[in-house]
This record gives sequence, structure tokens and C-alpha cells, in this order.
Amino acid sequence: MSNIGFSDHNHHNCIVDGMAAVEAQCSESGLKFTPIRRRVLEILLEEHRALGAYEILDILRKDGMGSQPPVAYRALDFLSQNGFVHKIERLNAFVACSHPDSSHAPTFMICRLCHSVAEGVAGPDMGELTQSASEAGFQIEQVVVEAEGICPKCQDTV
Amino acid sequence: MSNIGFSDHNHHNCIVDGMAAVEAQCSESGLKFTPIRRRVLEILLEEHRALGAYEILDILRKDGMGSQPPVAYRALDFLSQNGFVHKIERLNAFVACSHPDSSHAPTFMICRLCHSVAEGVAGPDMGELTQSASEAGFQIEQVVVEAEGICPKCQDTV
DNA sequence: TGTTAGATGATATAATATAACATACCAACA
DNA sequence: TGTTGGTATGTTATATTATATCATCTAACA
Repeated sequence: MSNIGFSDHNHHNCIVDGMAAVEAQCSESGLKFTPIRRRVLEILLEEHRALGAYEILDILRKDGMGSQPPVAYRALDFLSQNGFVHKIERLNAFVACSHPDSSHAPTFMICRLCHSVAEGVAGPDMGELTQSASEAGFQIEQVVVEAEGICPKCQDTV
Repeated sequence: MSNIGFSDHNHHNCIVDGMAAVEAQCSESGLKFTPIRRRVLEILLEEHRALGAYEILDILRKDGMGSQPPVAYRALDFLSQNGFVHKIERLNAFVACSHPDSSHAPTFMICRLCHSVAEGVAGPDMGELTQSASEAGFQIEQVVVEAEGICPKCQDTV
């Protein structure tokens, strides 16, 4: 058991299901889900928190799968371009997407103490934002919401 | 005239007013609005777009006001901690706050072509987000919304 | 006039990310 | 089968962003 959405859950399923969902989407869309890409996603699913590229790289290195930064960054690019992982800009770190099957404007709750990350369901108020944007003549392509605060576990610890 | 909120405006006023507002708040709160901090804010108000710390540093250097990274980062820290500038995480860059007089959850529209930034009025849907957070037991301290897309000027250019 | 707290100066280095080019793999097709 | 073209990976080097640390200065105040 670990922590996702800040609540206990069966983590093994979580990894298996996550891999399966991406696997399915890749074969459906003709994307190449190569060993490195697979391993990087797996690492992120296992950890269930935001990992920096160099943390991921360290693990890849131990696995004997390439040890230079571009290896990690390329895999992360592939995964994030296809929506399988998200980058948490605030932390310069990456998390596996919690629902890779639907396209969505990701909303994150980021614990500033332990860096665990929950992907929320609440999006930005698209009505208001869209209106504000269209008034300004701005064409929105992508929206990210990052809420920083303290997760339940860290609240208990204090 | 320049561009803010992607619309034409009297830019001179914009700088003068911005400086005055911060000035007022600093003297009210007993914050030290030193020459370097003042100059950094001024630079950001003049440019009206997201500037990287090293771009700011280059300008400071030309002004003979210090040339090492910590100089810029310290001023930016001061300014952002007090809400006078915001960091655009997506760009690792900084913009002057458009309404430094009110505390707010900043919402940005960021042009991915020219990096101009408009600070929107539409916040996140705090109702939904707050609910989602409280269900998860997450204590929100700060929320940032970053919308990436194309500004009106760059749309015209294409 | 000391003392002190905050601000700045200066050096070094850490952490994050990408450019550029070489090589390997694999699928499609002549 | 051999060639070709596209994609992924390997590798070196370097760019970009950010911070730690310690010394020095300065302004306010006891």
C-alpha cells in the first residue's frame, strides 16, 4: 500500500492498471512503447510522487538502461506529449497521469513537504477562463492548475 | 504604447502606477524597497513580459548594479514573496503583478510564441477545487493557473 | 557608540535541460 | 536480399536556471 490522491489504495493494481492503460493506448495509436519508455512510466507509477529527471535517470542507470540525461528526458517527453505523465512545473518533476485514458486539463495538489502529488478532478473554471481569454483574443491550447499546500499525512506529522 | 493583457495601453502610466502601488505597500508594511529591488520591478514593468532571471541580471549589470546571479534572485524572491511579481513556472521567468494591491490566486495566459503574459481575472474554480481538496484532506496554501496558447498579436502574424 | 538584523558582494557549485552528432534498429519495399 | 528511410538510442558536450556559503556593508536602534 502506498499513497495516491493522499489515500491508501492497492498500489500493485495501480501499477498494473496504469501500464495496461498506456499499453493499450499505444498499440491503438501506433505509438512505440519501448523498454526505456515503459520502464520510466513504471518507475513513476511505483513511486507515486513527483520525481525529477535525474532521480529517474539514477534508477535507469542501476537497471543498466542508459545513464545520460537525454535518455530520461526523451522518454519523459514521449510520455508527457502523449499525456501519460505530467510535468509539475513548480517542482521541475514528473508524475504518472492518474487517468491516462481521458484527455483533460490537469489539476494538481502538491505537498510542499513530501512532494507527493494528487491529480485532482476539479479543473479550472473553464467558463470564466475561456471568457476572459476570448475577450483578450487569446487562444488557449493548454491549461494547468497547480495547488501547493500540505497533504494529510504531513499534517498529521506536524 | 506597448502590450498588456494583450491590449494597447498607456505604458508609461502603467510603470508609474505599478511603482507607486508597490512603494505605498512597502512603506505601509515596513518593507525595504531598496534600489536593486526597485530597479528589478521597474525592469519587469517596462518589459511587460516574462523575463528570465539572467535577462534581468544582464540589465542590472549594464546599470552597474551587481552582476552575480544571487543579486537578481534575491530581489525576485523579495518581490514574489510579497506578491509584487509572479513567477511563471512554465517559463522559469518572472512578470510584474498586474494588480499588486489585492491578494489573489494568479491566473496567467502565456503566449508560447512571444512569451508575453497577461494576468487574467478568472481564478480557478475555487469551489470545485476546494471541495476536491477538502475531500482529500489537502490543505491548500497557494494556487496557480497557467494557460498556454497564442496571443492576439502572434495570431495575426501567422 | 556598539550591536544587530537585514541587505548586498563575491565565489563556487548544484540542479535542470538541451544541442549535436553518431549508431543501431526495424519495417517497407525495390 | 539489399537498400533505404524513419525512429529510437548512445554519447559527449554544454547551456540554462538556481542556490549555498561566507564576507562585508549599512541603517536603525539600544
